[in-house]
Amino acid sequence: MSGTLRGVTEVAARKQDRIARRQVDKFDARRTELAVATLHTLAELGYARTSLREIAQNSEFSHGVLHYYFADKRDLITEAVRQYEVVCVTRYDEVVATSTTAEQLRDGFVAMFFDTLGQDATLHRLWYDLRNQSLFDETFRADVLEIDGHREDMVWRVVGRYAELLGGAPAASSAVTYVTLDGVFQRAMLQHFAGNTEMVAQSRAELPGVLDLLVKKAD
Amino acid sequence: MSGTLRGVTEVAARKQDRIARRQVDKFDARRTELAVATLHTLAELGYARTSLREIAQNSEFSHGVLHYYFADKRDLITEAVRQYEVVCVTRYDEVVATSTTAEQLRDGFVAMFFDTLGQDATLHRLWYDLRNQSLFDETFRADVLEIDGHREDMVWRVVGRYAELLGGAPAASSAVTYVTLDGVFQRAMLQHFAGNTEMVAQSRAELPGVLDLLVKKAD
DNA sequence: GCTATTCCTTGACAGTCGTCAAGTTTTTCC
DNA sequence: GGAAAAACTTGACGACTGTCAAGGAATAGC
Repeated sequence: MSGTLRGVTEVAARKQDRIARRQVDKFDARRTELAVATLHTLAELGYARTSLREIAQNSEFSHGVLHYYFADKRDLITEAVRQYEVVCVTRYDEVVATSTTAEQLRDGFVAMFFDTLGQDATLHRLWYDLRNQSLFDETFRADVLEIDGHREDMVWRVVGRYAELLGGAPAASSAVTYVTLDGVFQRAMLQHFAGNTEMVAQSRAELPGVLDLLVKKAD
Repeated sequence: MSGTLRGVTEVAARKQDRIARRQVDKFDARRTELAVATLHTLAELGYARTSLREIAQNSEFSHGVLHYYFADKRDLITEAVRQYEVVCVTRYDEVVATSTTAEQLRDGFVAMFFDTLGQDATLHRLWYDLRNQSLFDETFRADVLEIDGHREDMVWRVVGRYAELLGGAPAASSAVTYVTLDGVFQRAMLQHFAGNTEMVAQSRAELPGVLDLLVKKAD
């Protein structure tokens, strides 16, 4: 086996590799593109009424292509759920990073909270839909638990920093803190979709008090 | 028009009425019977995968009968949701009524809370499924909002009495109190179905602390 | 006991679903 | 530019869906 020959094979191999990688990149790009289309369809119709043909119509391809990029419907929806996570989980980080006073953090958080409630309402209702699906179908359960954990961490960063700025400490565990704020969000969302704007406003007015309930101030 | 004639027609009318009422009673009885079968099917499969034929198989009738007693699927499921409410909404009332100390109420509540979590888990996951469906489909929204209100009242009776027994007062609004405890429940249920028993136990251990967070004690 | 009404079953309908194979179009590579 | 591979479309399949009409079985009223 000569050096030249090895060199040639190495070059050929590297080339093949480059091609393969480019193909994989293209493949993955299309996959996520279709996963995003899936996400929007799911957000609009909900899990129960989302069909592959409907998803395809929300993309620029035909329904058959979905089986070219995904093994089956589960595979597709799982990927869509993962896309949701990318969008969702760092929402409050900037507010946390830039706030220098407790009030600033609190007000920024409340504003962002109800901003995303109105802005991304369909996406959020999908999240709750899928989280509930995982109670019936274990397919997404692992992904759901993982995302739920990231949401909990996200909330915990907010409340932890808020307590710090107040010179106090969180009054409850990360878990309780999360479910409380998430519960407020869920409720406000139900009112939002029911067109009950004054109840949403009421939730907004209550949210600062909830935050204060969740931290022990130093006196 | 003679008195006798009027008397005859009155008797006849009353008789007709009695017959009609009996028929209505029978009709309603079958309706609720089928609604209960529907409820169990929904609890087992979830909204997305529940079909009329599946429901009929969980009853002692054939699938055609459902359209004899219900206008359509929506009508049937709406009735099933109402059946859920009958089962669900007075769960803690006895504990509230019989407890004479705060500790007793707290411990009784916690016990009942995790009892029904394990016992009626499938029914509860259905409730959350339907509540979420109402974010996509306004058909059940009114019923959902009504039931949610009753659940909130139920929780409020518990916490109100707990505060009273402690000689304190609730620390948050009825709404915030509800979403907090409901959030704990939802989370525990997700862990329950994920088979994560130690996380459920952890939630149980935390619940008394959550109750105390929700009342201001008198000092 | 006969009749009329109620109750329930059966089978079919039009439509939708996920899946996949066959074939067409587009891109890639030398 | 022509061959090979990838990307995409189309149409069909069996299964399942809600709905409903036709008819049989059970019951009620006289």
